[in-house]
Amino acid sequence: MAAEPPKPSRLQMADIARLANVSISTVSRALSNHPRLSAETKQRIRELARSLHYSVDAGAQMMRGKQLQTVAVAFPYHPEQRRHFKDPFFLALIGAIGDALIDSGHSMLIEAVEADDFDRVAKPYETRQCIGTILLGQEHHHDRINALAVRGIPFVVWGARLKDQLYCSVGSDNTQGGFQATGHLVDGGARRIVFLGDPSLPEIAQRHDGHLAALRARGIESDPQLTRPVPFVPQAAREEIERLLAKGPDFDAIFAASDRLALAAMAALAASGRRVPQDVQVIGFDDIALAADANPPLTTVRQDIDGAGKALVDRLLAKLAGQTAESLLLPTTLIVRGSTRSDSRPGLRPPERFD
Amino acid sequence: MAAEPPKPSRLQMADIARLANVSISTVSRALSNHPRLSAETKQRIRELARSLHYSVDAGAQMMRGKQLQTVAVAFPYHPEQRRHFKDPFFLALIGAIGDALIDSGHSMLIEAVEADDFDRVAKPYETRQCIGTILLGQEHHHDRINALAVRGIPFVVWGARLKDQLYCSVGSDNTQGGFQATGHLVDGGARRIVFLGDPSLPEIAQRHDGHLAALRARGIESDPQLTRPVPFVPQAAREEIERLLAKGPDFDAIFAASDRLALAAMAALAASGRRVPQDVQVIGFDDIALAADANPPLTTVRQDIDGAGKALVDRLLAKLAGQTAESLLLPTTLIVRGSTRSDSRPGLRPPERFD
DNA sequence: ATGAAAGCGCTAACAG
DNA sequence: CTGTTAGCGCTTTCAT
Repeated sequence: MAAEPPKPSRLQMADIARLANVSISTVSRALSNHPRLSAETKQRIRELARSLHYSVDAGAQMMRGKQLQTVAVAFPYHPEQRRHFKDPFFLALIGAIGDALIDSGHSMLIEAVEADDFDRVAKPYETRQCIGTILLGQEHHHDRINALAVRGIPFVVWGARLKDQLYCSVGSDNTQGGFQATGHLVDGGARRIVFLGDPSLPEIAQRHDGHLAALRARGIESDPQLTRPVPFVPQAAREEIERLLAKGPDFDAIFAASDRLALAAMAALAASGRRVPQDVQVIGFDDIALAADANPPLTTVRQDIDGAGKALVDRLLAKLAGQTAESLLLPTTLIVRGSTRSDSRPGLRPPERFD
Repeated sequence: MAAEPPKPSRLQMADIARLANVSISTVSRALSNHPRLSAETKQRIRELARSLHYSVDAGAQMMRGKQLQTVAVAFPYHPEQRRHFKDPFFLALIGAIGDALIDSGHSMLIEAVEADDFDRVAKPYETRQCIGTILLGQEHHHDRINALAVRGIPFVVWGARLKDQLYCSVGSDNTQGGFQATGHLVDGGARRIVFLGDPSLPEIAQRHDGHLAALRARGIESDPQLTRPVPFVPQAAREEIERLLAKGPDFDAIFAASDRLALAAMAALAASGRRVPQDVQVIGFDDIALAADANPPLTTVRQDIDGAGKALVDRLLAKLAGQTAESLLLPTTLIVRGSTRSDSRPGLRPPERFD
């Protein structure tokens, strides 16, 4: 009768204990740095564990009540569209959140949530795989997000501040940003400004509001024909500008809802021989890293992505610590570069801020 | 004597069992869709659990041997530099991996590993928080990565194929890419090509090899002065080009190790009045989304990011299934746009491929 | 300063 | 088909 072939199972605490000639509890104490344990024993055990690459099983630790130091980052996901994982702004936001989480010693679990079964955003928390969730974007789920808050799930949201909001959100002051952008274009002499972006999305709608407010503040009539609701797809922006160039209406400036769209628009203008900013001024939104290296360098409205990442993480951790977390509206900054004319005419000087 | 305030602890299986008037095992079976269980009971229990938002505790499940369906994505992290979380190429790669993982039903745990304690890459696996790891980039850790392989950690690596490699890697054919890039520049008339990138990194070294091979193949002497080892920081590239412009040596083309560096170099050229491609041709590497919208549109060598994400995930899963996974060299594609001259001179026609 | 022993919440034999 | 029971690998009293 052959002996059972020794199944080379994963190393566990009992093995370390045997090798160190101590009890399992002593190993546990050594590894968790328990105070009353002779420094010598502790040292010896830790060294042994390290040299054997032993690590405590996370599942067993969880069962003993220990929380994983993991934060989930969830984003609504459209199977056909796959927008977020391709969008540089969202990716950059994930990066900023990642940086902030590293600084606070957490790890980051990414989950893509199909719009259909939105309730899955809470799954990692319910199964205790994470201590809380950062949700990227509200989309059309405002009510369901409120429901999560009622259930006591710890989470914060990147997005617009909405009416009757029971949860903590962090987002840019899009209305201010839109106001700044259009104000700057008008100061450079623009009168017919194309708004390139889809105002059916809440954040774009706010930028559009700011845009209209800036026109109003300067006594310029707005032309609905100039609002072109393209999706966040560079190719679509490019084609839209080509169409406008071919069939009108005329325009002397473009306010694009993102830098990517602005760059695509500039490419269309360059292809048709229009000069930026002499013939057409262009302003973007976001201030992605490459805006500064564009030709001409792109004037834009900066969103504070790093600030957003930190704020989201801060607020989530505050919540977890039992504190209340206020929603935050991050200020936007006008970054003037070469794609707009900055020579403002005397007498047309605008108010500095939109309130 | 007041009764103990009922601690509202997390809902657990016993609660569901009590409410459904069945035993705990029945609940367990219902939720895990056990075959022999009356469909009616099963249905009833599942509904109850769902309505109470009950989810099985992941820690307890792990203890019973169930694996979390989580894959870790690790990248070497330089605390001062923070390159990866900012780099569009790496972010895009993370996105591509994320897409592939979603398709296979896994979730993604992001971990940043400081170059110092590289051994932490294995931690999530050792603690059983993940079933395997995708490591982004080898940096200077080749030997330690080999050591991980010896220990039997399941992982795959995005990076170069190196000598004496005990692990599975997926990476672009950098030598081919370098060959294509420089070949194309020479065909456009370039003779003095700046190589902008740090050949001490394995992947850049291979691109540099291809660069030199292309020069050799066309009988052009290479000038070591023209290899400028800048790090992956656009500002550094910009300053390097400014320095070159000011103090020489002369050059008539730039081969940048990434599109970001190429764009920064173009910005420096534009600022000094040099025309691209008439005075200086520029070619990049990666083909990030914005390359096409640059002015002029950037000629570049495309890396197949989506293919890379899929390949990395495929190979990791194959490994986990006990199969062997071959390393993969992804072909690169020359994408000719406006930043180079494509008029090749007869008689200088190169071989189509580098072998 | 260390060891023995009782669970943590769940799953899977093994009974019935 | 459903219930009873014995652990999974660890932490933490309680004892020594």
